[in-house]
Amino acid sequence: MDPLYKQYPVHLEDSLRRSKELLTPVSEGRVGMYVCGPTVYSNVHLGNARTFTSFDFIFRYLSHLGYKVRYVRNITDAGHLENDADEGEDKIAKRARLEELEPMEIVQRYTVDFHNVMHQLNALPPSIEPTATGHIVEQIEMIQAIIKSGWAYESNGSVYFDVDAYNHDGGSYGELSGRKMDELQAGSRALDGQDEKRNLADFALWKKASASHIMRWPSPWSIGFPGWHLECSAMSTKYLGEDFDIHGGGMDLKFPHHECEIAQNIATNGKKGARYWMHANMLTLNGKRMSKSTGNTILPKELFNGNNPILVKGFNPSVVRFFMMQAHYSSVLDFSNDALLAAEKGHHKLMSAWSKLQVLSSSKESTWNLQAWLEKCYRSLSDNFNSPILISHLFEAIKVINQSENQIALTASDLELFKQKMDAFVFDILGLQLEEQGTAQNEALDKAMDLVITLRAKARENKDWNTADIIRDQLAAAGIKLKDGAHGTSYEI
RNA sequence: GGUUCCGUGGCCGAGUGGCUAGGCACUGGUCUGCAAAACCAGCUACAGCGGUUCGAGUCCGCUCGGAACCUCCA
Repeated sequence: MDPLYKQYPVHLEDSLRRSKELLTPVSEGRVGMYVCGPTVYSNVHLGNARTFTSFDFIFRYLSHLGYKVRYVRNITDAGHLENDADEGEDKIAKRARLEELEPMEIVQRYTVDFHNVMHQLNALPPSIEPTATGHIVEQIEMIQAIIKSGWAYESNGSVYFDVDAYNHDGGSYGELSGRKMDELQAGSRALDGQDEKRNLADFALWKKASASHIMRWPSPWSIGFPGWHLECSAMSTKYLGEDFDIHGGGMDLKFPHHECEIAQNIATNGKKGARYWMHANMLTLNGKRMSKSTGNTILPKELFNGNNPILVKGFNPSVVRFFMMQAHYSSVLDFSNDALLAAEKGHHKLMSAWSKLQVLSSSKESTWNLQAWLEKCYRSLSDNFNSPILISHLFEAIKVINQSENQIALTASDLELFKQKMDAFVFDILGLQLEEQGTAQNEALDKAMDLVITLRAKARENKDWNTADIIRDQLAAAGIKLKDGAHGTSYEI
């Protein structure tokens, strides 16, 4: 039996070629994927979380297909400057100064926060999660290799990548983002404090630390710290090789970050690094990109607990994930309370149908073409990871499940396969989770509710509508909703 | 100003030239003591103008509107 990836070969949108490409891994059956992780200088916001959720979904699908995936996602804990001018301060160091903490305390605090959030969103941990500070040696080695290539120069203890020289020698800095060098330089003329650079487009590989800079390491050029773009080149090469499969990240990193990565990789070993470059799109709030600096953000924590003025209530992390999965990873998605409310209902409908499926009984014949449905589901996923299309097919299945009692029948083996694949699509690939039944973790409450529901059922039997409605209304006022179904009453908080 | 991209029915959101995306809302129905919930059914749009084509939401051009990047952000 062929692995699933042979049955359903993946085509993915490659930002570099600007086309949909058939995924053909460097090594048959294995996929190396590198995703640019967060800079841990503050709480991750929901926009950050979307990118990592998108790649988690991609990781999950590739794994499901039978690929052995090595998924590397870094933590940037040094070198990310506030801006590119000479006096630019390292984000981590700045935060440490402001909060009067060790930089590593900042790093630790926000790394933990990041992990917590991603765990709540049910994102699987990557295979390797390397840090910039843990790879200073590798970065220094890479700088030496780039200097040797002739495309970097030292200036006052700092080292810069020489973009002009690189492009003059046939390099293609700008090809990923479609930028032309003369335009770039015209556009950035306004910046000052760039004395050390030969050209405005040049970017730092190593920065000499100023006296006040806390994070510093010795190097052949100065006591300093690595440039932000370098860590991803160094770590992707170290763990995935010079020629690996997928490089991912947020759309905002396309330029300059990924452009610089490609140039560094070429300068080091003549290869671009990844064969396919993928970009997850932005999550906007009020039609604008989420941004910490402008305050146009919402934290996942606030979304989960409802503690934000734009929200009427908190939302289950799985609902949030479902909301994200209903849009394609490469499209801008606009966040709103209404959109979340709609997603919550859809999510609930999906999970209810899943529960129904578990207790469905089989028939002698199938009157629904399960295979054709499976085919559609896989085709949508293998077509550039189209989660919204998959979800539309899931809703078709939901209709089937709901109609199963009188119109649609499935054989025992079909039913078994159906259940198995629903689990795969809903939980393993989309990464959704069942809603907790009310706060059913609380056994005492569950028992108390059973009692109340029984009493109300008695009242209803006796046609004591008054009592029954008082119970229902009072509970509703307390935030507990009763649902009368054909097989009794359940509750929801 | 440059680069990249988007503009789809009340809202969100897929659509790689020809066949109903889907969800939410809404309307009608089933169920129910009533309501809610649940389920079923209905609802048919592609910013504007022009062009290519037998045929365009889908390709080309222009206009209008919006976004991201070009300085830190996934």
